[in-house]
Amino acid sequence: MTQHRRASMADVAELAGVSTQTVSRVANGSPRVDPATRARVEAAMAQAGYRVHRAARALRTGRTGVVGAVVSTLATVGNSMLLEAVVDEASARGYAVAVARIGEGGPAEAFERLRDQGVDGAIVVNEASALLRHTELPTDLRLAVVDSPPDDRYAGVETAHAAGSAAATAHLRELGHRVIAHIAGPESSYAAAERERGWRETLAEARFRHGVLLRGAWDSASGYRAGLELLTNIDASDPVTAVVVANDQMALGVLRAASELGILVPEQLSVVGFDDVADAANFTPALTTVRQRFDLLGPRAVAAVLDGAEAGSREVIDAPLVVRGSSAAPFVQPA
Amino acid sequence: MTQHRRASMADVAELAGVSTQTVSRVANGSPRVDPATRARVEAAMAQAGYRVHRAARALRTGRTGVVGAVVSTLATVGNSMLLEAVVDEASARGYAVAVARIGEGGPAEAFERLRDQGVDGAIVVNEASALLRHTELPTDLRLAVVDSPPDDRYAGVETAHAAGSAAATAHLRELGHRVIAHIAGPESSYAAAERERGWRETLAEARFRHGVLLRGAWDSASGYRAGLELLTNIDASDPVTAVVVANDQMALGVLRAASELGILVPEQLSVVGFDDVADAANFTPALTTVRQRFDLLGPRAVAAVLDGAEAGSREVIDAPLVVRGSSAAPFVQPA
DNA sequence: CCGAAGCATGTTCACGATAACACGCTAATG
DNA sequence: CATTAGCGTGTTATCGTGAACATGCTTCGG
Repeated sequence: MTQHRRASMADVAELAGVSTQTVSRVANGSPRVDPATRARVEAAMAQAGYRVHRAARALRTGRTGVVGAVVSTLATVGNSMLLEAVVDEASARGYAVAVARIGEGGPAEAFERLRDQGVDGAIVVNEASALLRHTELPTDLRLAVVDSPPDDRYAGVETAHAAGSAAATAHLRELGHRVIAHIAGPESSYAAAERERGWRETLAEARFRHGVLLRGAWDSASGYRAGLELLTNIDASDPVTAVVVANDQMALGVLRAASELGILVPEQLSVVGFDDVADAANFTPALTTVRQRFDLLGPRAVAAVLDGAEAGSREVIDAPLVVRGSSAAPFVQPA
Repeated sequence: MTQHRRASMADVAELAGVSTQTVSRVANGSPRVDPATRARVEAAMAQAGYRVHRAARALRTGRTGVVGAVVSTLATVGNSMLLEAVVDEASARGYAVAVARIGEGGPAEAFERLRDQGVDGAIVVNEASALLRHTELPTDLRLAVVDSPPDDRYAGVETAHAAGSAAATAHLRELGHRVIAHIAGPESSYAAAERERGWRETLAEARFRHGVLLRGAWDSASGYRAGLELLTNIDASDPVTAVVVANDQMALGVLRAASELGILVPEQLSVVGFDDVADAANFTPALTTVRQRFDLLGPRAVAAVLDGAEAGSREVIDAPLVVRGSSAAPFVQPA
């Protein structure tokens, strides 16, 4: 081989005996190229090992072919799943995904980094959305936000949190539970608020008394703490027999708390989660939960950014209930 | 505001009354600039809202300021954690991270995408490494691979899998266990092979008989299946009392299997995992496990790529044992 | 007092791609 | 047959940056 200099259009053009512009047209699939010429150029490209120089193209066109993904953490399993789906969809469309994590500098700093990278648009992954309310957003950046309150600065894509949570609560009600608690996510989270709403409204609709409400931070440790609190302070005359937990990881903590207190699940306590992370089917017992369709959310979010969904638009993805072993009829029927 | 055209060096130069070259020098922190001039230029930059156009810089310098992260899946919690650490370190160094997932096209295709993006280097996240053996690697790309067998085509960074696994096995031996099984990861995985080796060698050293070896695929479902198989075929005369599981997610499945079979953990079965994912402390019971220091692995991998570690070099990160509730002395002492 | 050296700054150009426009040919139109 | 439209292709200019080299000033040694 010769020098390892990468082949440019000029090299290909010379090899094929055409102008660079024609090479460009072939590279970009323009229809205005004679099939014979196209074949010749393609052969030359292959021979030279040519690949488009994306920086050069970006300089000229102003578009980089990169979308940003803003994420607060990847320790929350849901975030990872969503990111994976986003990466897959973006790759399929020929886009790269640059990940920016929200650090101490807040979301503004993360956007700053992406802006600096020159991304064509950005997707904000759920949890981070709450931080946006008081953040000045880049106006020149196409933005899709997953699980955010309505905001006309960007396109929204979300799971039907309230409906999913309502279905979970109704499932418990239909099993015969009358005192149904809720362990919510952080107050700052839109998804958490919606899931709480679904629970609350379902209880109200059934004219049940208001259940106990506790709050965690999405992680299993906070679920464990909330579970201990919930289960050690049970009102003996009117005991909680079921709990709707705002995500699977907190539900994992609740299962541990119940186990440590000698409370059997589902015999003495039914537990329902939210997300249906891959591990949920293998909790002890297998977790009844509401499935988030990350495989749909990711592509929709990417589409919103790349196909230019209107700012202010919203798209809602259904969240089906998945019944497994952690929910059952209460052992002791209410009076 | 005026037009939304982004400010270029020329704009800043005019504003500050200097040449673009001087602006360039200021932007790149060259020492050859008069402090007064520098201040003037910086003021002009701020006023114009100037930011370096990375595509233009990349075109000129040949470096993009992007590193790739090659990953097979983000559903394995360890991968997500590692990716997070990589993103943090890269961001701190002013680099962006582009994620490429290995799809049907295999690793070659993922590299192709990154190469195409023009990344300055790439980090291959653990699990994917096994696929590399027979893959032609880009020679013009700096590469760091996490958890790969020695290979002089790239720099290696790895957890002390064998040592960690040996510590876990020794811990069980010291508790009094004599029949210690292992649920390994997939055969293709270097990390899995090393962890298996640590277990095997520790048994051999203690002159224990060879324990039962089963194999899973890292996910909790395969751990559950392996757990069922392990626990339903227990040799009554010489029962397994402990199992070293190659990662936490499979251990979760084992815990479920034990629970369903009415086998108490840790009273009748001790279980040790690997990774110490965030949730492990809240499994039922809390999982004894070996901690992977993703917070160290990530930065080392980034450093290997960006600071130019030699191909063929290896760096090993310690993996401490974290003892929790899933391991205890066997209830029935062996004869 | 001259030449060299050092320094801050400027000028020119190339990086690789594409947009805009120009060109010459062929085929259809009236 | 002249006019036009369309098509395939080439020419030129330009995107924003930084390397290389050039310039003019100051300082210093002998």
